[in-house]
Amino acid sequence: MRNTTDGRLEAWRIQGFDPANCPVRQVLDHVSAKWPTLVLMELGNGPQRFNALFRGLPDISKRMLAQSLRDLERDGLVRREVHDTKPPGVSYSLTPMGQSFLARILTLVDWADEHMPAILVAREAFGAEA
Amino acid sequence: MRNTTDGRLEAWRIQGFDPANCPVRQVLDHVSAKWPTLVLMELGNGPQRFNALFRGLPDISKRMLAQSLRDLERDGLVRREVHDTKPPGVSYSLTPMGQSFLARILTLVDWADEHMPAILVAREAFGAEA
DNA sequence: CTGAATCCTTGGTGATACTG
DNA sequence: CAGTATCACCAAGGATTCAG
Repeated sequence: MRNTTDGRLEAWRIQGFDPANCPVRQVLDHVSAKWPTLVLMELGNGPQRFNALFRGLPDISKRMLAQSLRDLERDGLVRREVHDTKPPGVSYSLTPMGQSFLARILTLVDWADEHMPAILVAREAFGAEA
Repeated sequence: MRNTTDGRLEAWRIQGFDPANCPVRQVLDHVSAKWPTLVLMELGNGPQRFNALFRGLPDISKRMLAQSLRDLERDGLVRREVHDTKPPGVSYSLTPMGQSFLARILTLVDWADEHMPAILVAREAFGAEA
């Protein structure tokens, strides 16, 4: 086994790593997938109903919004509440865990913002020699 | 426009948000895509040659490894060095920016590790009522 | 050894229409 | 209002083969 300065990586390797069934990856897929991140950010503005979210995300389809919300709810990041008012409404909100997750996401977003200039420079340099 | 406690979100919204062309998303795609994250983590163990990486990632295809490396190199996260030794070899390593990015990724991974038990509980509860 | 090129399959995504 | 059902599409990914 390769030497490493990071015990964490080593641990994964030892316990056998299956990319398909990796629980960590299942969480990262919330970042990977097209919409869940944006849904979380939209919910960061406070609890909202389905159609409010739908209007808030410019190009999402109802299908994908519903699916994203279910996925996030399934993992306990979003809470779904049905109010049998008149007319009936469903509101979505971030759970504490969802807020915690969103905070980490925003950390990545901040990184992207900070380093975007450097990345653009790198791309230019890369394109130049090609 | 919706009230918010987060000026950041508001800013994106104001400047018009196109999910397809969002620069932040392009960075997040390095997390989203199946392999780049694992490649970065593998490179976190130190510089390595193509085949070493290939052997290090259990189920990756050469095609995707090459593509992931190019994408990462393009954005200045990975450095590619050709040694005209005998036999010729190519070594890959993290740039400082790549290390910085990897650190953020590991933050997310740590979150996933910490909260996995809670997520599993949430999934069970979700499955139960369905 | 380090890839590039090709083919082919599959799953994610959007559009549309329909239901409680 | 809040979704679900169905279809069609396309691009990401795997396998294989070829090249420098």
